Formats: sequence, structure tokens, C-alpha cells
Amino acid sequence: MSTLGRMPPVVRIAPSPTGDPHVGTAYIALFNYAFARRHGGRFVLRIEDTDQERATPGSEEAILASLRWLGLGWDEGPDVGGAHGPYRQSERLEIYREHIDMLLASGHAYVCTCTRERLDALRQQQMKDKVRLGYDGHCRDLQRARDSGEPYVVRLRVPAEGKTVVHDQLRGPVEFDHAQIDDQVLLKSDGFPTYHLANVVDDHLMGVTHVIRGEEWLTSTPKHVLLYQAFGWEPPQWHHLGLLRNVDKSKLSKRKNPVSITHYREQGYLPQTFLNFLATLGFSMGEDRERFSLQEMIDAFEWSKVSPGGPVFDVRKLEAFNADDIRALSEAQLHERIVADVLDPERIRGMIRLAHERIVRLDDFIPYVSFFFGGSVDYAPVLPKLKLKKRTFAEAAKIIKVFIEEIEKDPQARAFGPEGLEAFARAFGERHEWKPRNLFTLLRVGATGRSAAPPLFDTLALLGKDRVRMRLREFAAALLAHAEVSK
RNA sequence: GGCCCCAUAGUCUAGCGGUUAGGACGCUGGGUUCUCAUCCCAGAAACCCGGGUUCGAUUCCCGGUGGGGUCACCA
Repeated sequence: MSTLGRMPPVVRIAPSPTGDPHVGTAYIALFNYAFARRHGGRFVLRIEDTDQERATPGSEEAILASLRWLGLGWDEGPDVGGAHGPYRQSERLEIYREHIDMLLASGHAYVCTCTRERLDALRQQQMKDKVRLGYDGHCRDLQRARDSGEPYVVRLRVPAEGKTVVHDQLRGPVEFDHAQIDDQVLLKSDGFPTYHLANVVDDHLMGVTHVIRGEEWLTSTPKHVLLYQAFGWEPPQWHHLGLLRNVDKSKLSKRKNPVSITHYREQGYLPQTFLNFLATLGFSMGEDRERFSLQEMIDAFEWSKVSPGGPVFDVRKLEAFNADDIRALSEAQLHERIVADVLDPERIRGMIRLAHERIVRLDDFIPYVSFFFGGSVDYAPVLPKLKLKKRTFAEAAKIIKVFIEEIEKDPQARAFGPEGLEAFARAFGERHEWKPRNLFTLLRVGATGRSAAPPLFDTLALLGKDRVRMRLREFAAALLAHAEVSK
């Protein structure tokens, strides 16, 4: 019989610093936090920075700041320390190496020297033959040496026969045939562990008793169970929460929705309101009550009150909650919130820098920078005046959409700094045969709703990625609508 | 496509074998208000389909359908 139930639980949130702090991270963190606090347990924050290619500078700080803003504090983490550190996976490489040695020695893992080319070809062939995708076990029984100088990875030796059952606390037992499970890479050729290895080793070493995470992990959980068994450790209790969705029901993504917590903060949603809204997505108090504080959620938290489906993140209800809560604030409190979240000194300084040479009187400042605030802008006044120089409105809409897409594919543009954006935009224009002047006009109007604005790339950077993306999406739609009526 | 998860109004949800299927957002109509917002009242709107089990299924079981996730040296 497990002893897990009697000990205070230990849970964790394990974000990957690959971009802006994601709403989904806050969502998962909230449920972990509420569960831990409900039972007097520990909440650990661990940074999963094992992907060197996707690591983004400043991302870790932004994630910590966002969670702190929401009031989801952690007991152990990279900034506060704790008994099980370090709390950044990039600082735990030695630990993973030792555990890889253990698995190799016990035969639960093996060295694989297959090249990318071979694996790519294999995948192509499997897709062509319409058979299950996955590693074919080429190196499985070959006893490859690690010291030959040849690049290698280490793979999990999944038993050929049988099955593994994941006892998900929200969904009941879920069975997976071993024939369905790939020989997962545990150690990459750059010496870094993959999520699967690092996650299991760290969770065990940090004493994590309950893994509360998104449903996207459910299908890889049998691999994790196998790893616990290989090490001879007792696995934690699994809880896979439904995934937040876009309005079209697909997994919440920046392509279709603003997803950075920073964006919601700058838009002026109150932290406790934002949390309350997230809580109603999947958790229900009962008694027809949906307005409650974090503390009230903690006091009432039970898994039976959590539903497994993936809820749509519909900002309209959040808006209603927020309006309600703003009304309930005193004037002093409202003042404090506006100063802290909307008039953030750093953002204001950025606006002052841009307005400095362009205003006549001091109070021109507010109207001049007004487009930096708020969400959508009205394109109706500028659309009739927009000159496209031999391009149709449909073409313009198209290029805007492609622009939004390609931002994410470019590391420089993704970071959303002025220089990176400009370099990207110029190259983008060349690639798609759009003159900078015409392309930039389009971007300016789309992002600001004005034909005259401060230098484009400083402006975009200061507006923030989510706001720009959201407005450009709406602008593309407005261009299309305009094309229709002017036919 | 294989495997896995999920399924009550447009959206978030309550329900845990017998209910006029409840609440919230949104929507519609009306009232209060100099306008707007607030506030108040009223209304339209849901159990995916087909088989079982049962005296009785929204509720339990099976199948289908639909949606989602996942199949990387990303997490």
C-alpha cells in the first residue's frame, strides 16, 4: 500500500524557458498550487532548460515574474533555493549522467549511434508504408560503445511484450501496449537529457508525489512509469488536466490567441481575477458559485471538483469578471493597479523616448501614445485612405498573415526586439517581393491603426508580440472585408 | 493513419437512475438613469447518435460519430 497519501504532497511546475510566459503554465501552476496548499504540501518550481536551441534569453525571469504577479509563490526554486537544488536542469547534467549510467548498467537503456539521416529515411519509409512511426530498434542489441568518438544517444529499452498501465487520478486506468511505445531517446548527442529522463529523475530526487500537468503528456506517461520501474522507484500519482483551447477547440496557441501572461497583465486584467477565471476552467466550487478567491479555491479543492475535458479559453467571460472586480475596487486600489500594470514605468519610458521629438505640448503625449493601450483598433477611418501600390487588399491580407506566421520561425524576430524585427522584416520583404516601404506601411497601419506613427520597429517591440499579432490578425480580416465591399 | 483522452445551450459549468435539467458569460426584449456603464426584470438557447442494463436513463455498459492530444536527439 502506498504511503503517498499520508505524507504532505510535493508538487511542481516545470516550465521551459523558450519564450513568453504562457497562460497554460499559469493554469497548470494554479492547480498544483491549490492542491499543495490545500494539503499543506510543498510547491517546487523547476526550470526545464535542456533544449539549448530553443532557450530564449530573459524567458526564465519573465516566467518567474508572471507567476509572482499572479500570487502563485513557490517554496523551492532557482531564485529561492531549497534542499533539492539546483532547480535548473542545465545545472544538473552530472546527475543525469549518473542515472544514465545506472540504466545502461542494468540494461534498461542502450546506446544508439543511428544518424539523423537514417532516422529521417526510416520515418519517410514508415509514412510511405503507413505503418506505425517510431524507432526500429536498430541499435537495440548491438552493444554500441560510448567511447568510440562516434556521436550517440541513449535510448530507453521498452519491453517488447506486455503493457503498462497509467493510473491517472482524473481518468482512471489507461493502458498502453508496449508495442505502441517508442524506444525514447533519454540522452541527446549533445550530452543533455531529454524531458523524459530529466523529468523523472528530478521529480524523484525532489520528492514529487503528485504530477499535475497537461493532457499532452498523457501518452508519454507510460515511458515515465517504465523509467520509475527501471530505477526501482515508486511513481507519483498522475493527474492530467485538460488542455486550454482556442475558440475553434484546437490547443491554445499564439497563432490564434494571445497567450502570454504578460499580455493579460498589460491589458489590465487583475491578477486575482485572472486566476479566478482560470480556475473556473475545469474546477467548480459547486453551489453555483464561480466567483471566488484563491484562498477559497484552496479551501475547497478536491479532485472530484475538477473536470477532465479541455475548456475553451473565452476571453469574454474573463472581461466580465474583470469589469466586476474593477468596480469592487476602491479608487485608491484602482489607482495602484493601473500604475503597476498599465503605467509600468519601463513601458512609459519607452513611449516617452518615441514621443520626445514628435510632440509640441506635453499633453500631446497621451493622445500620441494612445494606441499603445487597449486591444483592438478601429481600421475603418484609415482603410479608405490606404494606398496599396499595385497590390490588392487580398494580397495585403495574405502577406500580413504570412508575416505573423514567419515571425515564430525566425529566432531574431521571435525575441521581438527592434533590431531583430527590422532585419527580419527587410529579409521578409525581399523574400516575398514586397518593397519595404509598402510592407512597412501595412504593418504600421495594422499594428497602430494609424498611417503616421513612431518608427515602426521600436513601436512594434513596445506594443508587444501578442498585441501586434492580435491586431495584425484583425487587420488582415479588415482588409479582406474591405476588399469585399469595394468590389 | 496508429494509439490515447474527452463529450450538458455559442462558451465555462452543476447534475453523480426518477429534476419544470440549475448557475455564469454572451445574446434578445423591457425598466431605472441627461448619455454611457452599472443595477433590476423577463426571454430564447443544451443532455451527439444507436444499441443494451433497468420499472425508469442526461446519468451505468458497448459501439459509432464528433472534437482534441500524441506519434522529435522540443518540452
